[in-house]
Amino acid sequence: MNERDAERSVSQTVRAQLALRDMILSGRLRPGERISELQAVDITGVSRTPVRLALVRLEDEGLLQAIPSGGFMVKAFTERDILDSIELRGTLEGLAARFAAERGVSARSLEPLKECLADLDQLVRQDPISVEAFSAYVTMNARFHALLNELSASAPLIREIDRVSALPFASPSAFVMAQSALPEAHQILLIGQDHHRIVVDAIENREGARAEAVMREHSRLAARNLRLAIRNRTHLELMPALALLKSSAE
Amino acid sequence: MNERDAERSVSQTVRAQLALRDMILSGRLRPGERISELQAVDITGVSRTPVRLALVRLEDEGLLQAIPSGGFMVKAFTERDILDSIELRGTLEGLAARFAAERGVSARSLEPLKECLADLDQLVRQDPISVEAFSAYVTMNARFHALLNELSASAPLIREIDRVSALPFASPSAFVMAQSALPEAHQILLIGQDHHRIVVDAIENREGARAEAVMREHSRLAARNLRLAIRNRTHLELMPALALLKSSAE
DNA sequence: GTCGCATATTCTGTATACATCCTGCACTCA
DNA sequence: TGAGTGCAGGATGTATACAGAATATGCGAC
Repeated sequence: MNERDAERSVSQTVRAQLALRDMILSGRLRPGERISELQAVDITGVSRTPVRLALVRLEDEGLLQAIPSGGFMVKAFTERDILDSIELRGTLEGLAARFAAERGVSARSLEPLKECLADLDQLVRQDPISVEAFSAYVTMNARFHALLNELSASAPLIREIDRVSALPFASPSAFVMAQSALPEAHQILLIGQDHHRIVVDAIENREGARAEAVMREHSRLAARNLRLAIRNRTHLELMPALALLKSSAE
Repeated sequence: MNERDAERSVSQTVRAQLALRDMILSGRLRPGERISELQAVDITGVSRTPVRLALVRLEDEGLLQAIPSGGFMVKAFTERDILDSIELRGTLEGLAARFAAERGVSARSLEPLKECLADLDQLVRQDPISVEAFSAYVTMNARFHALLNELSASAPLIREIDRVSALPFASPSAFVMAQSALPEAHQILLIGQDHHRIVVDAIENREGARAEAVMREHSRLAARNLRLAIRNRTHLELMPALALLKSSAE
């Protein structure tokens, strides 16, 4: 199947959603800017019906905000909003870890997580860490978090975590690439990996409070990276999510 | 403005959403049942375009589930899902209380909360408590929780709390009316009110951990009520949300 | 020069027609 | 008898036309 067929195979609604999301995250649509449906039609090349569906979905996703009189505008976030979203994710992931620990998980279901842990170990063991390794870390890290959340065996909780993590600046890997430009890069990765190890251990030993606490702290690494990167004003291009920052805070 | 005009003034989309939500919560549409757009058109009396929007919104709300091949079905929940949703709400409200406590709130912004607390005090002081008082408690309790969440001053957090509380069985007042049929009714209300008092005190004294812990525990009252009501199988009609329970768990 | 109002344009909300895809049933062949 | 296939019916995805509302613009009056 070539690319053209692949594009054909997804619905117009999804295609519009992807195109608009890309425009927003790349900063071509600025925070606070109104998006008219006709404009969205021009951008995406599909008709108003799927465009409207895509706009509603993006509102739900948190990237757009409904205007009372009708229509949508690109949502603007403060630095505080971003930090709160990260804390929020940490809290939810902490709850997931606690559920997993308190309710107990079978040795069998813990296996994929341990394999993932080992893969991450190999990646962070490199010194210095290549950009490719950073990129691989992002993928594997996302997998680790997903597996961990699933261990909670709680559909409502997983749903909310996915929702919060969908905000581009709140996902577990949002600022990992930004780290790669920092001198402390390797150390931060090692600390994060230690958190991973601890949470698995805590779940295995059914230490709910410990599992919860370490996941909360883990999310604060992202907050720390964000602050460092903003202070240094360097390599902002590694964090496309910051296109959503209110201009006053930039 | 009479009722007919009021109905006219809201959009067809909202009207369809309300009508369908009512059908779902009243149990006339059963969990697992597919809702076709044409069927929804018949129910609501509006055309397919707004019906489709309403279906998408109900999906985000969590009442419907998208079918991979297209269309929607009424979501079914297990008792565990409901308990987890309550714990989830408690965790988020706990985070809100902690934010309020740690960041500090002005005496002025704490006033409405204290007034609300006093109003609730008056209601629970009655013995025995009338059904009208229970109903007033539900309203005032919702107001208390809303005010409390606002004190977090965190838009992303408030957004998530509202979202989770939109599930009919996860809201702070979901099972208060069910309490009214229990012999322990009064005692449970008094305990809940004590939680309210403690959280306000903790916020005032900037005791973040205490504020968080008490809000978590507070949500467990709802879980306790739910379990009691289900065990007693009595007055299930006071909890319309249970129409969403998987039939196997009924 | 500025404020207010009227008009014109543009946008959203809604309805409906059409095409494509899925689903279920019956029939046929092994 | 069971499994697979083809067809019919219906459902969803999409495009577009139309009506009403909101907004912007320009003109006139103070």
